[in-house]
Amino acid sequence: MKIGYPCINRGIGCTSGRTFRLKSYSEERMISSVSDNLMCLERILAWNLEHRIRFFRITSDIIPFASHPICICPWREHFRDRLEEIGEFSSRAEIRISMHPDQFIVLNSPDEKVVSRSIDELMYHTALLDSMNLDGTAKIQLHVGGVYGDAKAAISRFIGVYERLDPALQSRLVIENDDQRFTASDCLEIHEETTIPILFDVFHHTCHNTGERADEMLKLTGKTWKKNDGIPMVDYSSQHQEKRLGSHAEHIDSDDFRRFLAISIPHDIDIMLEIKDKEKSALEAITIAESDPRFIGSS
DNA sequence: AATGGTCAAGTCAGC
DNA sequence: GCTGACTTGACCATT
Repeated sequence: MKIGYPCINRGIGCTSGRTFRLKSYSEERMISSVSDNLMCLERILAWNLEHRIRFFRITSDIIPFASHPICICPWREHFRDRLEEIGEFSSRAEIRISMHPDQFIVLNSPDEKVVSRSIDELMYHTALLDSMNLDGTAKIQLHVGGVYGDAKAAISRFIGVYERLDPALQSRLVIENDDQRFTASDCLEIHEETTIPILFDVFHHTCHNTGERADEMLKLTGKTWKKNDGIPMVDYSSQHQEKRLGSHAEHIDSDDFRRFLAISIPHDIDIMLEIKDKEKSALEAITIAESDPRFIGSS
């Protein structure tokens, strides 16, 4: 079991997702931003290793505007050596990597142009992970997309698009249940048709489900990951006390996390903490996991 | 140096 | 019809 956090380390004093305004685009600006971002990513990964955090989500902003038509910068060639070195470091440290493109990426949109831009963006994610020479366990997680008043049609559109994707992207892509549109059961239906692995988001599941218990879903979604995909990834969060249902907690709720660990015992999973204070909660989560004899040696 | 409006992109609920 | 939420703040024009 690995425990990780997404994109940002709040304490380290740098950010790996520095970007700029589209109208400020220049190749020089691009190169300098990416260069800074990669330096910060190296620092974060080194910090993670020191703190026994072996799961990390790289921000999609690491290469700003990578899939935008304005970007003619050959970032892959320019940063080839550094990307390989970072990937090598991460692999040697056994830090698992994931990415999560943001809400604009929708493969099942009825609008062809949206789908096409989404595929471009996903191909950038694939190119980045491939450039780091990461194995098949480094995944790109994506929600199924929009409903557009007809969930069945939306699901079958997703399947149709998925089947035509580049195999390099297909082998990276996993789908995640969201908190208002597509449940883990919907994802299982898509898995039946496509064999795509399902990243189970236990918090989204509590917000949006059709009566299944979380431990049942852990089991069913866990089976969708093949050997080459690695150990199933799971997203974990808990409810923010003041905000609306579905808002992520500011800090880990240790009792809730212990309860989750308890139901996860039969399943070997890697846990991504989607909690606002990032590495701080990840450290606490690791302490909690290590203090429980049922998890010793597993993280 | 501090501030706050705005930022590439989509969908949908809630007003 | 507009705004806010999403996984998440940061850029940068203006003062």
